[in-house]
Amino acid sequence: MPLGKLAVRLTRLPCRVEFEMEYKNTLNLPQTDFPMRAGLVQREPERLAKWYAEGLYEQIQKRREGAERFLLHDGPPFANGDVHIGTALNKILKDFILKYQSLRGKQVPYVPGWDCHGLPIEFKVTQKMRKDGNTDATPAAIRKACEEYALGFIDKQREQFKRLGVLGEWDNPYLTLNPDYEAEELRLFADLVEKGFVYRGKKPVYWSIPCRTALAEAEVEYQDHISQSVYVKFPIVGESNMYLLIWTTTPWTLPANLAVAYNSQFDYQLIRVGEEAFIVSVPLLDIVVEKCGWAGDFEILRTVQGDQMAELEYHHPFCNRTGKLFAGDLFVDDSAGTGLVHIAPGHGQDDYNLGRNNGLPVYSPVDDKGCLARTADLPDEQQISDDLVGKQILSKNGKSEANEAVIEVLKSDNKLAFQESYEHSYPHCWRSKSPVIFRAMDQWFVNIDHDGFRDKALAAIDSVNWVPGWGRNRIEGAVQSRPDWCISRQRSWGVPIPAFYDAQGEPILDHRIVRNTADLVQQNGSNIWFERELADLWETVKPANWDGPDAAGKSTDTLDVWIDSGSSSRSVLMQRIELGRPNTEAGSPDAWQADYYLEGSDQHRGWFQSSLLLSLAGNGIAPYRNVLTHGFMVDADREKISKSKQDGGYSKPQTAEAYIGQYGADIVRLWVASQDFRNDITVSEERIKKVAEAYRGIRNAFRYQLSNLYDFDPAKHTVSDNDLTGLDRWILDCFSKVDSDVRESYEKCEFHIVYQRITQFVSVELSAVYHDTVKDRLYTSPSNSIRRRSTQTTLYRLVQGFSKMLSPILVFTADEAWESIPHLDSSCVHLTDWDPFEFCISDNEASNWKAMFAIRERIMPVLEEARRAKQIGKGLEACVSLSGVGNEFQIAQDHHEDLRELINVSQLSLNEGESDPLEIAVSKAAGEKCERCWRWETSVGSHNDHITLCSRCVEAVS
RNA sequence: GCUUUCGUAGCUCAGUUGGUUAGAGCGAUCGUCUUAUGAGCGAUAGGUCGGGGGUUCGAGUCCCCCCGAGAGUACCA
Repeated sequence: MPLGKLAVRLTRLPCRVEFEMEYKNTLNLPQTDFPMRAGLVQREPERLAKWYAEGLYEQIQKRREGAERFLLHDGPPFANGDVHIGTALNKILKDFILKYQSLRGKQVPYVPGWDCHGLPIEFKVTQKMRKDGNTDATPAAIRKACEEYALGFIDKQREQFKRLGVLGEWDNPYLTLNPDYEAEELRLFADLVEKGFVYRGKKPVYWSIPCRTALAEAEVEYQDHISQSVYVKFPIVGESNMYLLIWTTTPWTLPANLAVAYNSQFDYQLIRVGEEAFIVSVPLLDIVVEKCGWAGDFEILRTVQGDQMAELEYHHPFCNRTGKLFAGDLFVDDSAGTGLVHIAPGHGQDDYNLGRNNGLPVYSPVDDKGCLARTADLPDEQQISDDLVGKQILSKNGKSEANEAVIEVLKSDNKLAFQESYEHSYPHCWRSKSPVIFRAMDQWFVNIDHDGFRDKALAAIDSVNWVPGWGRNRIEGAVQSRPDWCISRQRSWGVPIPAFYDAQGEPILDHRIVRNTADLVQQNGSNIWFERELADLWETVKPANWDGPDAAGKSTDTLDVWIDSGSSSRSVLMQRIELGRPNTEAGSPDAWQADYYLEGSDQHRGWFQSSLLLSLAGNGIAPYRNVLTHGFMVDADREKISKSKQDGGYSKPQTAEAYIGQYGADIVRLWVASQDFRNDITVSEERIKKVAEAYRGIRNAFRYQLSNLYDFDPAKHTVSDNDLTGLDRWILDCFSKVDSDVRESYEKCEFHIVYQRITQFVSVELSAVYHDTVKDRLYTSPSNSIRRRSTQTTLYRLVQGFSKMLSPILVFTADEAWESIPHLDSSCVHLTDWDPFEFCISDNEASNWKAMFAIRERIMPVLEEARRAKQIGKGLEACVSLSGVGNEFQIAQDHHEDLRELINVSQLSLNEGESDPLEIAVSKAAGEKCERCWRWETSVGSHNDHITLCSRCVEAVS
């Protein structure tokens, strides 16, 4: 270092700090109020309050008046309990779609709904009533309490849903308990009655003993259950000590036994064991013999062909009657048991079918309480003896009174050949979680095969777009195999079935009566049915020219809740004008059919199906065009939890509130977006934390962009596309590709792709390349230089596009960012239009950048090497030398300054040489570090007024 | 039991009609900067594509079997 310069610097040393500060003030350092820390938990509610004060949802609707409508119909959650995290997932996914479609220009109304009737609520309410000693409440009183209960939870859930950032008609939702809703539901029911779908029949249905009601398929869930498996001796008529050996896992159904089924394709054998002889199927002989302990102690007497079995008759093991054998090839198999199947037509579907085909009565000697009883179906003397009457079927502490009693009777008469515990999955009541029983009783049914309805339903399924595709198989399978729909419930909290009974006890169900009742309900609510006296009610709803029998009693049954929610297309979509499509033919499917239904995959047997069947029966068409399905919330370490439960255990929070309260809605929303919802969604601390980190990345990008726009006024400073610097043009081109990719993913509802695309763009192209590179010109170039304004023009466009594309997901943060963008017309990102982001560079320009990035790729490791060797620290201390020939060298030469900037070094020297590919060398940069811009320049020290600055900075500060 | 979906780095996802040595981001680790600083930049490690067969010149991709997870469902007599 020349002595002179050193002297100068030394003399200035005491003042150096002062000068640095001074020069620092000449930089255009970033400024913004947009905080790095989000404080979502605290600040989201503030923004929410503002939105509702300003009526944001209404403003959004107003802006889109006359636009094409996009209709997503909300599936109603139960008005019971806090919002579960899975329910929140569902609402958030819906909101992604709603916000996206709205932003893209459609009018997107959203009417949330609640399912208000049904067992879940009545169960809770009556439970509380019992606790309070109120055991004989009238149906009307129970209903009042249920309504209060439901409305209370609707208020609670409404706030929890709003907190998620979901916008909609929260003040005017649809409730299945609204009189208008109930009335339309009854009118739909009247259509079904008129068209001949509804009949009363006696057949086995699921029966919940604790809930004392019939259940639908969608109301049972499978759980493991231990049953008593018994092998029973049925004495053969006309023989002594000769028995059929039958197997059952439900001994309590033996009193209902009316027949035995065999498989005509099997061979059976008569075997002798001591003084007794048994008929057992050949394929199962070995197992039976072993279980009964007869091994080595029996002899085969003869073989009986299956088709000879029909000639046999047997004595019921403990009732005074006989039964016959029938072929049941469809269901008698050789996988377990004895090959001889005990048949109780009142307690099983196959049994029922076999009984009906052979003229057996539907005998179900069980009362509503779940106790064994005598019925009018058989003469008293043929039924169970007194010691069995009143025995409870439902097991307590693993023991069923009825099973025990039956087994005891069998034992005492030496009719029990073998007994063991048998673990299998068994249907349970979804409310009481106790095993259901099959029990035949009089119920109302919808005939699924009426007038080819099942085939029509299958055809309708085919006309709908199911996403993911396997949803089609699911619902097809469900519809194909479903039995008739049992729609009556012996409960109070529901829409009444407007049926009467005549003096003989015969039911009266007439579509005119149903419609009259609907009108009555519309005016008074459905409580009227329970409150009014029979005579009064009958006079009110009886058709004018009624010539049938008069009513002697009214039905107290209510409709299955799946009829409630399933008729929402009729009660909501076809009624609400804001949910219709104007300019379409009134009443045509186009006028009301929903674009989307979106629910969890369990709804294939639930709401998707009930909605389809009811809409099809009533309106002749499916209620939806697209059906989206999401998986369930699963616990990532479910196994770990159950394991750790053994040592103390802990439980994961289940409510949405727990997560929102800890992370804020935007993080939860981003987490929902981050995973492919068509599979199950993993809830784990680790996962949410990762998402929170990604959020910080996005937020920082916002902050960087916003903080460099503080002095930018687009009206004055915008640089035209052609005058933008190459790097600006490059990032805008990148962004337009991101924009179109993201739009495509939103269209396909692939939000996890949106997430991946955006977060990866943020960390690679934006943060590591563009933001990092452009820092120098933003900070050090003269504030009004075209170079700086070019980049600000670019940032200004990026930040707007970025806010928009994120706004369906990060509803709060995107709006917060939007507010910080200077000079905008619109005050809220949700009140903007997302038009495609148009920017395209030529192929030539693109390929130049591609080449420069390729060169950069190769320079990086060399720089890193120099850094490791302590030759340089930051990149600006380096001089990179490239030498070579050819196209690559030519591009480097043509874009010398762009390339230097891109690799973020102070100097880039290019030397024509022989080497191809380029030869790369790194050395310490020449000159000295400029105090202002930190670049190493040979011009530093040559300006007397600013001895520590480079030429560019001298110019910038003067 | 039957039907069905799923199984790619620690995490979340890509992986086109089968086609080089299976990719990305994040995280982790190490380094670097101190003009985005509870930030930024760089580098490194990480996979027998659940396992095993088969078809093929070639399989993460197609076929079969098995294992594991989820869901649906049954008449388990």
